[in-house]
Amino acid sequence: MILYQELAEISGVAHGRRGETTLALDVLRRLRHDILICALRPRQRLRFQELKDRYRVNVGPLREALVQLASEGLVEIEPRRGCRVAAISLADLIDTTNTRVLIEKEALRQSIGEGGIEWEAQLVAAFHRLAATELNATDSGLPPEWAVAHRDFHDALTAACGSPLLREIRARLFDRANRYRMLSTLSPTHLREKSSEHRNLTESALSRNTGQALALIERHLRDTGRLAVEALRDLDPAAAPAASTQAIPSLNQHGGQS
Amino acid sequence: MILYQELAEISGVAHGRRGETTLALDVLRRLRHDILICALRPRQRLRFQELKDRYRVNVGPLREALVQLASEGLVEIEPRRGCRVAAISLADLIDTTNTRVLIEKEALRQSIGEGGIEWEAQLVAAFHRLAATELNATDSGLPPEWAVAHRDFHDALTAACGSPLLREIRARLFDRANRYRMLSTLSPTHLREKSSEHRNLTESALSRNTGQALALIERHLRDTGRLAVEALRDLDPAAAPAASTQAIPSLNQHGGQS
DNA sequence: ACAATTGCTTTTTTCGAAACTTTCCGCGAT
DNA sequence: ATCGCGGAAAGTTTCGAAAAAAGCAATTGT
Repeated sequence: MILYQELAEISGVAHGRRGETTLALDVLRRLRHDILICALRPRQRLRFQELKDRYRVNVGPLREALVQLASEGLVEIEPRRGCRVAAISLADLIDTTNTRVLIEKEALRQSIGEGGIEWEAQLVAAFHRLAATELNATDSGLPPEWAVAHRDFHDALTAACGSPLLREIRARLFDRANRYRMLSTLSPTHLREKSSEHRNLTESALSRNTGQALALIERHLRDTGRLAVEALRDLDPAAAPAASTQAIPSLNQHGGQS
Repeated sequence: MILYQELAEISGVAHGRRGETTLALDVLRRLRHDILICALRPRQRLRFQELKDRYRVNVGPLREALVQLASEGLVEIEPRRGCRVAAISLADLIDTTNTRVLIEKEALRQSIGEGGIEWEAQLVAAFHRLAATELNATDSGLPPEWAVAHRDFHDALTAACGSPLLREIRARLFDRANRYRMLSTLSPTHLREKSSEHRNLTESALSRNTGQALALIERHLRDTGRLAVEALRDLDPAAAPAASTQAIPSLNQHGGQS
């Protein structure tokens, strides 16, 4: 029988923490990961039988994980007729980008306002780690640890925001955007751009230049969005028409003013 | 055996919809309701055995519902050591209020910008229903249908917002605030205030006076928050000190500037 | 021809018990 | 008295199978 404490090792998530995990949480992480890297593709049906075989768990933990993922917008559940990986669409990409701009700017504003020495230190450290992973980039793309470092960097940027709610919403939107980000393989040129954006962001945050930092984060997010839009157009032209059924504010300005 | 289609009748949620429900979704609604009306009190432990008896379901559906509620912030799950109703605190109330101001204002701005005749019509209707339930108010408080009408009204206000994401976040925060709202029993004076605030909100939205509408919604939210703060202080003075461990921006201004 | 019905298969949902972990309590040693 | 150490009790988590529903295809009646 599997002892719970072995879980961490089996699933490769092994590190110091005591066994504060469950099968359900473990399969949640693995499912989320597989969805984010598109091992499970958008719109793909998720049948319990297949998932049971793939992850070696029973339906109980699976259902828990799927419910959680549905609340994160990564899975769609239709009662009594199964689950699928959430669809991606141009409309959703634009929506996600605009919403991120709103949330990230406010979180960053607060973080810069409230952050102290320790925040600065963690931010510098996170930026350093991020930059380090970028050195390992190959022609085929960024190394797997980049995603983690990138996430940690943006976390660190807003870590001093005094509102736990805002931070959580921000983190969720980041994950959501990650799915789209994965679609676009960065060219070396783009990578250098991103890299310097992160540097500028760090510097203006550290120097408490709020106005500049907010402008930078907005451009950063919208650039990421634009890149993903292009990738989406190339990859799946069918997704574009689906978006045309509703008003799409431009990616280049604040969303939604009449 | 219980046929699924009977569920709607048993749980009193009976209406036209076909049987698009499951035991898990049903118990989710009931749990949420009980938490919102404080039948299950903040910090109260939720043991599976008790919940099984109370709602007449097995652990499977229960766990699903609890995971979902945790993602809504109404329940806290500590892996391997059980669940409890999420705590309420002054800090969380303030956080929720500030975040709501940010989100509701943006959603309302977009809604006013994008809304058409049909949006106007639904808004007028929702306001009318809300006003009607307020006539049934007694000294002991508002009738149960007020909560529904109130929720529907604020939904209608932002229904034309083109961002599904923003609307969803808004709805979640509304629920979250509802817990605190329930704490404060409205005096007739306050009720009249609220009532006229809703009227003014409707009118400025209909006349597309965006600036005024945004100012009104912000005041509306902050007033609600202030009322709840007072109720919280009276009810549970212990909650206040807990908040003092972190910086608390004033309820009267935008949160978080240094 | 074609819509509705019936029976069969696939899939989801729920249950009840077993497996496992945490908590609590009594007891002896320091 | 306090601390540490079993060991039972309480609670959570997971499993495997049964139950219920949805999907499908052939069949029947019009």
